[in-house]
Amino acid sequence: MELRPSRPIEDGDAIEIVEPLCAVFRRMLKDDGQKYTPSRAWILDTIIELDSVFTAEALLSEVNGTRTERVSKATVYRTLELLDQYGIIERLPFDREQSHYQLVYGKRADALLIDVDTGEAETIEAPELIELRDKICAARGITPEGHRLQIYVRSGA
Amino acid sequence: MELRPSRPIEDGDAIEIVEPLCAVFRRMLKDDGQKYTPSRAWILDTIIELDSVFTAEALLSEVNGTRTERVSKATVYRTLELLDQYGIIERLPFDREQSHYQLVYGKRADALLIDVDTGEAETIEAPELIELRDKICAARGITPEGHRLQIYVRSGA
DNA sequence: CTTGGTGCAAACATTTTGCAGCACA
DNA sequence: TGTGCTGCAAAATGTTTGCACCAAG
Repeated sequence: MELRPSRPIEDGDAIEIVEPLCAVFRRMLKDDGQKYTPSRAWILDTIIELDSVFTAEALLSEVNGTRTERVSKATVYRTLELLDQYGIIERLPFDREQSHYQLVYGKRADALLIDVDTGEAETIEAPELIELRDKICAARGITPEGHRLQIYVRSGA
Repeated sequence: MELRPSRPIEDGDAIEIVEPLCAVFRRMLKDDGQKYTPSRAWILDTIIELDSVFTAEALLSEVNGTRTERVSKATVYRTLELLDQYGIIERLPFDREQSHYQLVYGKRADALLIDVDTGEAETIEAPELIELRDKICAARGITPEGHRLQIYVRSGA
């Protein structure tokens, strides 16, 4: 079962970003007894450059297309897994065929705008959503761990 | 790319359900040049009995566990595909490992409460969500085709 | 007859994993 | 000298599909 709650910044969170993401990643790896390797750095850099919702495949070809050094598919998947664990990215399984991922560290809560014709996804801010979510949960006496809103649109493409 | 917008009943929809679901299915099949076969009827009946979010696997064993006649996995998947096309059920790919499905025909818009510890999902009504969705979309000049809200909770199990 | 349905097994596609070699502390 | 990282290829898994046979109009 692959189910991760999203954990973007929410109103009320006391987060202040003072260090670059690669430093965050390095620190998390270190705390976890792992190494900050060139492959991992390239992958995170590429994710930052992409700055959008992406697939493992797209990331792989972008990483390998930009640099002369090659990173294997296995390493990409393993690194995505780490980044997801650390809460830096988030896996978005809205598409059965392949998972999409998104950089979430330091970003506000959002909704996902998914074009059902092209499969492209875009992130939009939706702070009101948190209120609604909490209202729904409060009415039921449950504590939300995270949420995800997908809005489907049709571009006609 | 497997991306289907949800299309539950929304406020303002002029839908009135006067016929049983199996009749709806039969009619849709007929209009589509397909047949209402025993296998298909059993599958839909079982979905109605289940009355919850379910997986193809669970449906298959439920169908075959209840009756002496056996239905193959292929037929279950093919029927789920049809029901999804007809808007009777909805595929919910929130879990990478296997798709979940949900009966939506004649149901109100809802949110999905997903327990990240057990993977179980439950449906809750959330009509306010439509307003929020439409507000978000109106502010951007886009027309929503559907949406899906997942709220993650932790049961500790 | 002709069209479509079914079951079976093989095919598929993405993701995961076992393993041997490497690199760095 | 050990611990973890990497690439490769093989495995794993849910889902889809090709095909031969069956059923119904």
